[in-house]
Amino acid sequence: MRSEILPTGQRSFIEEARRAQIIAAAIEVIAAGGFAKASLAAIAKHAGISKGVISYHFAGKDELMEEVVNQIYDTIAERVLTSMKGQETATELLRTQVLSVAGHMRGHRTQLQALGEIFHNLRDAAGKPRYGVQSSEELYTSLERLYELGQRTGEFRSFDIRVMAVTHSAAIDAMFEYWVVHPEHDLDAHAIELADLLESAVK
Amino acid sequence: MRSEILPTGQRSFIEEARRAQIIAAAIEVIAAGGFAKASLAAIAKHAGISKGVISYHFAGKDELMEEVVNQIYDTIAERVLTSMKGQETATELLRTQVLSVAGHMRGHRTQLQALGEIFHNLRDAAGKPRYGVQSSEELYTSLERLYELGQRTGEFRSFDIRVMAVTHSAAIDAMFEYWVVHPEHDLDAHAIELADLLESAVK
DNA sequence: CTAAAATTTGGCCATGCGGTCAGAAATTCT
DNA sequence: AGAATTTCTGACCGCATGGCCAAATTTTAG
Repeated sequence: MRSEILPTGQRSFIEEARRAQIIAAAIEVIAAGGFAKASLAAIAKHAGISKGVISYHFAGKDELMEEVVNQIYDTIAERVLTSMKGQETATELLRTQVLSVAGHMRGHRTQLQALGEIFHNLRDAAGKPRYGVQSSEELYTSLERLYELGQRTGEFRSFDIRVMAVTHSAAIDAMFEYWVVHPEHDLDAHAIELADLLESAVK
Repeated sequence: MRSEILPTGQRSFIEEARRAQIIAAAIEVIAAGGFAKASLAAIAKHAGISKGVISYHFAGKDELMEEVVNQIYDTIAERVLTSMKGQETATELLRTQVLSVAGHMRGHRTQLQALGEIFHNLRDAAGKPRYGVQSSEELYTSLERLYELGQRTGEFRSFDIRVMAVTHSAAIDAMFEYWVVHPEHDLDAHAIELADLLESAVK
């Protein structure tokens, strides 16, 4: 038994490596068979370890799932925000956001599939979604700032920025899900088309 | 034991009523607690009957779920298609589709919540989604016809109708999910705003 | 080298699941 | 009425799940 709970920063390298290995296995199992089939036994088997190891390194299945979400979410947020740093106008920001997310998708299909599965399926003890629309609030306000900037500078017409943010976010998710089901679909072309579409919608 | 399997049209009124009662109970249980908590036991308890009755009237849980989907889907399709009958131009059709779906949502929140749960969660024996993006093909082609009409008449600009259809569909779904999580949100206003947004996107 | 601590194993547990069934109850038929 | 059929009940089955733990093993510390 680990003698005490340590803050994240004080975990040993070995422990951190094991946790990362388990998280990676969880992502692959979830993406391959869906959330419902991603049992601790299945994840452990895929990682080549005993089931108890997961219980040893994570407080429970819920903590494991939240760590999976955190890791994936941090990765994409960092990439997209970085790529948007250089842009000035709201139009540039809008197009860059869409294209940069799409660019991330191609290299992280499995991770984003797992993320979607957990978002749609993970529930708290009361049966309410752990993630879901309400946990997208941060993303919505971020997109709202983008559209509000465009309205302030006169680039964009007048419209409801909340509806626009919700729609924008849904359009991105749909692009990904469509591409997952139809791998031959041209993701880049879809992204460019979507950027055109959103730009046209607000001008 | 029922002596034989009869075609749908030859089921007795009593049996049809029981099936409808069970389907209604299933919808309420799924909407209230999510797909994962909607066990046969929970559905039976909510309907005030024994669990075995469900097995007696349905071949299994999967058949029950498909009947739930069929009933809900038929209801909404009929309403929306009917409301679009009177319209002529692609712009009118577009706006009517969005507003009529939103109108349906307010009176059928529970049913559509259950529909979404089943769509996102029901899997076949191999673990692949029973419904999902690929089962939206019919809806996509229907929306594509609408947009293609607008392009042919010159109402709409040139764009990829498949990307537009996928985005349109996702925007509708997102509007519903956002409203479910934020019941105080003005659904009608959102629908009008979305219709403006889509119209602006294609003109 | 030895003792202590950390890590892993493999089996066990209670719980809940979908599905089944014999017999009871209700309904329909003659 | 009584017999035949349909419907319902409540208990039961095999199975999978997440979590747990004593003992075995490996790593670290003195």
